[in-house]
Amino acid sequence: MVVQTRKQREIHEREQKILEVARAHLLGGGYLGLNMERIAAEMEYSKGTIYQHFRNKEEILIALANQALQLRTSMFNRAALWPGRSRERIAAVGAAAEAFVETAPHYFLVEQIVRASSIWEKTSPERREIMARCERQCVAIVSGVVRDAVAQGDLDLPEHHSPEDVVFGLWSLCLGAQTISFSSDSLAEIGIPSPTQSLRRGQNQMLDGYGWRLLSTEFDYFAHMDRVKREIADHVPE
Amino acid sequence: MVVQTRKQREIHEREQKILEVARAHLLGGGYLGLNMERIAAEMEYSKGTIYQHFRNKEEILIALANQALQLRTSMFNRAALWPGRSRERIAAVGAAAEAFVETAPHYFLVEQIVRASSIWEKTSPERREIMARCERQCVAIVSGVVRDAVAQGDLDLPEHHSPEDVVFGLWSLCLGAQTISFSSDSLAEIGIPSPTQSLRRGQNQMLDGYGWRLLSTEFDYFAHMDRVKREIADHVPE
DNA sequence: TCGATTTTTGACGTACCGTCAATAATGGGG
DNA sequence: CCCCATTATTGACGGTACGTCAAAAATCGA
Repeated sequence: MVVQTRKQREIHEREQKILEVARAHLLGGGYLGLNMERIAAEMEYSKGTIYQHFRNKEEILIALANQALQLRTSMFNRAALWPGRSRERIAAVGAAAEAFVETAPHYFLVEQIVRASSIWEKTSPERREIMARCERQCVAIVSGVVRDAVAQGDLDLPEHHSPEDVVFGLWSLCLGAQTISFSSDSLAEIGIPSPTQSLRRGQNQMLDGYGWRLLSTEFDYFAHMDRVKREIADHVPE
Repeated sequence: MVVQTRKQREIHEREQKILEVARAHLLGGGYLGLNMERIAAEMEYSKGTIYQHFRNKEEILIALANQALQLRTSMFNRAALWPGRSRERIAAVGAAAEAFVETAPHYFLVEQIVRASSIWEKTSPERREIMARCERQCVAIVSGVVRDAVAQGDLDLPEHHSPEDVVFGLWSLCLGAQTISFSSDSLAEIGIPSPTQSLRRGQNQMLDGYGWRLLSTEFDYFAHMDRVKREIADHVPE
């Protein structure tokens, strides 16, 4: 089954090409800019052929999301395995999250469209399952690092706090910050010249609040994250 | 100009009614569930009349967003004036943010649609300006509390941190947490039984990280926020 | 009551989605 | 090399929704 016929390869290739074109259109004109007719035209195929690959427009969106989420999962995995103390590893995951939005900026659009349009019922369960699994995996990766930190004595969780609370906090912070910076074009005017830096400071502050050693006053996590980010971005598949 | 003719009042009333119907449809079926024809039918008017009020569908979305944002601004204002020490006031704003999502859950849909669809160019500059102003006001309210905290000696900002960094951190955390809890229906499965509680813990932790007095170990902010939330929700206009 | 003005209507033009019968390409066997 | 069964591709078509606008209806003042 590993060996594919020429035909199968061609089909797969064309599918990738469709997603590539769709991604460009999406970035250009948002959801309204995504149009089956136009994709077909740009591919120099007819609409019908596109529909051989994706049952409908929503499937294309989900497929784009899945591509991106698989990339994110692999980036997170790589980051979580970073050698060093637990807090360096969690910072590495933060750096991976930064690298991810830069590599796959379209993912934000897709995520928001998916969230807002209630398009789920039009899509196939298989693709939905892939998405859910990626999400769970990413959460598991991060909470693994948190558990390691507790086990290694770097982090003492306050009573009534679970490792998942920490994950949820970091996840929220990242998602919120990236959402804001992605879609608000006047942040500089309201005093946020560099959202990425501000996000890093917020993360550091929150983890310092938990007392996760080494504190940001004892270690230069900014330099660390810059290094990790470079490394991770360099090893992006394909 | 304060006195309006009967006609003017009727028009305004109908406009509100349109928005009310649109809100219901939106909550029911997302962006795809919003349909000018159906709104008209439910209003027992024809499409053309709806178009007298809103130049296009996007204007309805922006109008809904503006309604919600004005509500949020007033709730934030009320919260920021809460008597007590600065950290109680910032916690009160957090409570207001909680109350807001419960009062205006549709706002999240609208915000995501607006962010993802690049519908800006189809909407009137006036409505866009209202939105931008609300956003700026909310940021200003929160950063006012932060500045007060610094002035009153409750908060010592680390070097290179601006009050806006704190605002950005809280804003991100709230937006992210609310986005996740609004649109992910399996949070319990991954260990987050109560996102609202987790968000509060995250906020406390971050502010503790900044050393904003009184620390969450010295004051029961949960009870405080419950109280504020009840109070604020009770005074929602209309 | 009448005519001028405003409001409302819904048929129409346009755009896009997704389908499917018709057409073209492919490729294995004679 | 040709033939035909199978597979791939096409684009016309039906359906839905947006936004427009000329015509019809309602309103209002004289």
